[in-house]
Amino acid sequence: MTTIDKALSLLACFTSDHPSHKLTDLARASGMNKAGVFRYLSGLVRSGVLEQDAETRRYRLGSEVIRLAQVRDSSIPVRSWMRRLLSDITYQTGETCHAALTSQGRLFTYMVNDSPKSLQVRISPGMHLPYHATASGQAFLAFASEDFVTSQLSEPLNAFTSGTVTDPAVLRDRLRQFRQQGFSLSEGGVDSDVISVATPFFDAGAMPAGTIAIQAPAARMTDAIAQTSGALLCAVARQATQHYGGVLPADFPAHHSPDPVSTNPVSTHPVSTNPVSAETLSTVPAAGHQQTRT
Amino acid sequence: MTTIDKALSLLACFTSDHPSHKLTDLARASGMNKAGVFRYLSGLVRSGVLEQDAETRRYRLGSEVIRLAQVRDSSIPVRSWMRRLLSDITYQTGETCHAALTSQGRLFTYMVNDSPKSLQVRISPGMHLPYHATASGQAFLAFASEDFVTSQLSEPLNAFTSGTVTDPAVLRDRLRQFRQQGFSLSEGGVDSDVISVATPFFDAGAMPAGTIAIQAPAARMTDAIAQTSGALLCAVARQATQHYGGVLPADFPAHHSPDPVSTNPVSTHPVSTNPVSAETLSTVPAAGHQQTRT
DNA sequence: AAATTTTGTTTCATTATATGAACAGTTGTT
DNA sequence: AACAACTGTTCATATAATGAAACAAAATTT
Repeated sequence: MTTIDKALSLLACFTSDHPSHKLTDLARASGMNKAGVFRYLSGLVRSGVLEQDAETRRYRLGSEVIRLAQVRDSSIPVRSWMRRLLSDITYQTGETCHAALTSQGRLFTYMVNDSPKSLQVRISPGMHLPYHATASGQAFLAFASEDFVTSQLSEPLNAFTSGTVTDPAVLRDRLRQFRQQGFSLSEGGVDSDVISVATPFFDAGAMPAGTIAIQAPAARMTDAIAQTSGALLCAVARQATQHYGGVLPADFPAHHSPDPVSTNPVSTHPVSTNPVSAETLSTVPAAGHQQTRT
Repeated sequence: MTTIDKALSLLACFTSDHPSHKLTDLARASGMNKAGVFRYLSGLVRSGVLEQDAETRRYRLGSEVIRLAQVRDSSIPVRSWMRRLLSDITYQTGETCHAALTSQGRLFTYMVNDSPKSLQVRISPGMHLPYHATASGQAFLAFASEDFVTSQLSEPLNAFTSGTVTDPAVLRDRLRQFRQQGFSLSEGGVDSDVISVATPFFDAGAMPAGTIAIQAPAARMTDAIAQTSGALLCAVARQATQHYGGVLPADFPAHHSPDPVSTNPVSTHPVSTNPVSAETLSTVPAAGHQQTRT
């Protein structure tokens, strides 16, 4: 393990739940020597990736990561089209939806679009999503490599509610089913009374790059609505994959139908033309054709 | 210079203008050994900060930086209130405006809100702003430390147009004036026919943390409008500083008046209630009081 | 208010890791 | 096919990382 690996491994400790850390805690958490961690943190601060609170001496992420994220989005502009896709979903379903991205083998929420309804599911961006307990995670696993699934299912599978599936065998069965139908469905995996439907979108290697999910109060999510939502998500995931410059896996279901979303790549509903979307101006037309890997 | 410094210094090469790089170019640009740069890049890829294009072998920023930016925004939520402030500005002036942040001594555009008008100034997020040639940069310098100003003005001052001020003495004079009036004004510093007005907002140490700027076609920006815009920006910068948890420098002008923005911290114009703003749900009420450093 | 514990930072002799010139493998071009 | 340009690998050497311990400064307890 190189010095760089050790230093950068500290960044994984910074999460939405724990956005800032004390030196001692980081040393304990990483199992590394306190003096070394101090030197690593100092380096990260010098580069602007971290900054240190002047009074509390705690370390938090610095403004350099914001700049880097902007630059990343200027070359792979996900923000602008993802916002449109999520708006479309909420417009058509009336429910809260979100997109998640994968980084370092972990899935985190990237963008949330709230339902206009008063009873809504609330989630926030930047949160870690456990694979086994969320619809997003399961959708991801359903199309992930066998190795990755195995490694994830051999981790301890925490039960968040009584409804969380923690049996690897049961989970594997579901993943097979989810892959066949193109979307996952999870009832009360993290919060009871929330039903969630999700589907992945893919990178250039036909591997899942992230997921798009709808979350609704259980009372509103009937079986029929879940099926319709799943089909909608598959169509949206198709578009997301195209925008992302990715390819669909060969067995990704077609859901061929005169579907309003899939046949209508440019949405025209009110939200799409809103001036607020100007925040990410640098939207470059997506390159590459969408194709199915043979 | 430690190994970590050398590795992380490579990140500065990734900009909106050059979002991806070849190994050889990075080695040349950084002046470091090719083998070393390769090892650094490999480490950065392992950590997810960078990723390598499978076919072109070029390095670009990875999705980890997106996660980190989300986490940063969950602890210091700038995105949501900045979007509102910019919306307010465009609503009141009808012109394009933007916010810029500072990182590693450089200023970069963070968020842009386009004018609804057909003739508009277009800029994109993540771009580097030269201090001497932009209203944002000059506003920043006007309130920056003497050392910082000196170091910036001793850099070569490129002329982008015939209107760019490149004489350090002239620039220093203007900075004094800008500090006194609270906002900067730049005519055609980067693009001819664009007039720009800007003002900084401040961190907990009363040092400029970023800027907010209005940019308009020269034809529309009369002296009177510039003065009004400047006063508006000062009021907005006051709010931004408060949200940021910062303090104003003692000599920041008051512009005391029954100003609609400064007396009305929660805007009620149509854009503010738009569902699209749900993207950054994790908006925590800003902590700390706004106070003037004595 | 004094004593104690905790935490951030520095030191320094030891040791492991970074270094870089040269080499090998790959891709694309003339 | 030869060439050019580039990415990635090797290995003896030198340099930077290491971590226990000391130190300083808060925070906490007595």
